[in-house]
Amino acid sequence: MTSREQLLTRVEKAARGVFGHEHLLGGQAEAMTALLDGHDVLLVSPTGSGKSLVYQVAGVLTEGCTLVISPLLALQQDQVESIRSAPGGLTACRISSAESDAEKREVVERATAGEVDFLFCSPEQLANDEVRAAIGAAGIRLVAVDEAHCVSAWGHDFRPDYFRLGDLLADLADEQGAAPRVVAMTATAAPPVQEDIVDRLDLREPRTVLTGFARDNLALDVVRVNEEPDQHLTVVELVAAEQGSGIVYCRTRPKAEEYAAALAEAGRRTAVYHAGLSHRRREQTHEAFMADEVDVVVATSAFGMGIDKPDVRFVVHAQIPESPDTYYQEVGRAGRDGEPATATLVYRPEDLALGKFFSGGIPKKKDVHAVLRAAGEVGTEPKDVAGAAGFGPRKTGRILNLLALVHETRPEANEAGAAVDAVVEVAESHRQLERSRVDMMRGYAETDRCRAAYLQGYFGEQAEHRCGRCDNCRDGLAEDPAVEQDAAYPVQSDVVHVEFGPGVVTDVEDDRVTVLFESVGYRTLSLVVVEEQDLLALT
DNA sequence: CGAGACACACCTATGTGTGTCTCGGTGCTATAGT
Repeated sequence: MTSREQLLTRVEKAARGVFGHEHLLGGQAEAMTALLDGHDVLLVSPTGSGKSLVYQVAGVLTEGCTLVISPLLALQQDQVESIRSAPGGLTACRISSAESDAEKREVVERATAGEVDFLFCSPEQLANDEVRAAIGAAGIRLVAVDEAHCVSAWGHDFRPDYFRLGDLLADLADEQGAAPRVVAMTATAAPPVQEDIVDRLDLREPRTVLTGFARDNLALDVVRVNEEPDQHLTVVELVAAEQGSGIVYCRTRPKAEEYAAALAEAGRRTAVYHAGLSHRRREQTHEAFMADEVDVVVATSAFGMGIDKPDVRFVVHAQIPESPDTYYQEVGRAGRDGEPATATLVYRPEDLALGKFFSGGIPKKKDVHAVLRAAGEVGTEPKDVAGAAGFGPRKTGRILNLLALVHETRPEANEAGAAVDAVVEVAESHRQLERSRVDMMRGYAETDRCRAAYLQGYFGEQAEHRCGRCDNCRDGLAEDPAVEQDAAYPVQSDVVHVEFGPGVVTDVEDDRVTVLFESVGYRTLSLVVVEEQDLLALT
């Protein structure tokens, strides 16, 4: 028996004995054995494919305590309970602001005594020096980063401690300097996000395990409208025609309120969900939806992670989201039971403007200078710098993160003026990438191709057949994707463009090629033009 | 970036055109006040 087969036997035995799982799904065994074989792992796999089991089994087979980093307190609570109720009799605890100081102390003591198998916390808790030191002393040998795409999506300004997660984890190394193994898990990550996660978490000898982005039971539709009243009517009629449970996504809170009122008027049992409502009300809505007391939840993107209702039959986007990443995540909440479900986008081009607005501003050079000066006086603790510079914590944190990024990636820019210029450049290229994502979302809404194939292409995966379920397939517009053996620029190949510089091919069509450029994000190029003017070369 | 609210000018009665301003998503945590 080879060592790989031995590992496989061990993980299968643990999955069966400790968690009661008879069979491992695709990707699970591969991720587990890679971890036990000494690799850090990035696992990209749809929700419902059992990502939690990967860290659970690897954790059981690894000495010491396993630390799980998870962004939402509600999510942590669910996972703690699921481990506690598994047949293996394992111990799971968490450290968060919901626990009292005494409770936290007790958890830390038990963990240090080796009595805790799985410990959960948020990145913010780990950023607290005392908490991190206490957790480190408990002897962490494996870290699981759940919802790892947040490292990329939320890191830059919204939740700055996500951005520092790599450094915080490195701090958990034992006396011999051995850092814990890391497994990062997410359901959605396009190639640049995968790269970002590996970089930000500083994964060592990383193995990336991808299990495919296709969703075979989802029918993707787009309805184009031009006027606002028409959009309103379309959304209400679409929802009225659907059966069962569903979610309607809006971009703003007032819109969510407006549609919730209109749908209730039309006779559906409706509730509204966004971050402006009290925790209590949000919890009630979530519970009512799970219990089928409410049919339709009208929500902003706040109704997202942690929503795991198997029989959601439809998702309607009343407004187009800012990226295919977000869209895929949101439609992914439909049809988790494997039964047919629909995902309909009501597309009004004006709605794309919000995506551009949310792609964020560029910091002013004088503000970056001010933060740099303040940091020189009081050190790098964000709170202190904010005070000294006279800016809010959000703005200060964002600039500090950009400075840290510049420091890591462009060590040559160490003089103040050069560092400030580099910060502005980096911010501009982030914005370029986000705006190019908006363009890719527009592309999805306006394409004649199979929509499932388009999304798969965006995630760097070449579809072999059209889905046959989306509106373009049903209407006969979409053709089978040409799997071109001799394509001039194959998917995943490295290229360099005369103007945009280096990039990677993410999608190939008959007459066009989409490239993800390091400097400007996604660009779809006409092959005719590319060839005529000799713009693109394989490297 | 763009939609919608609002004030104001027009010039003698109601509404139309122009300009300015504001607003827009995601959650942790610590802390103040019931």
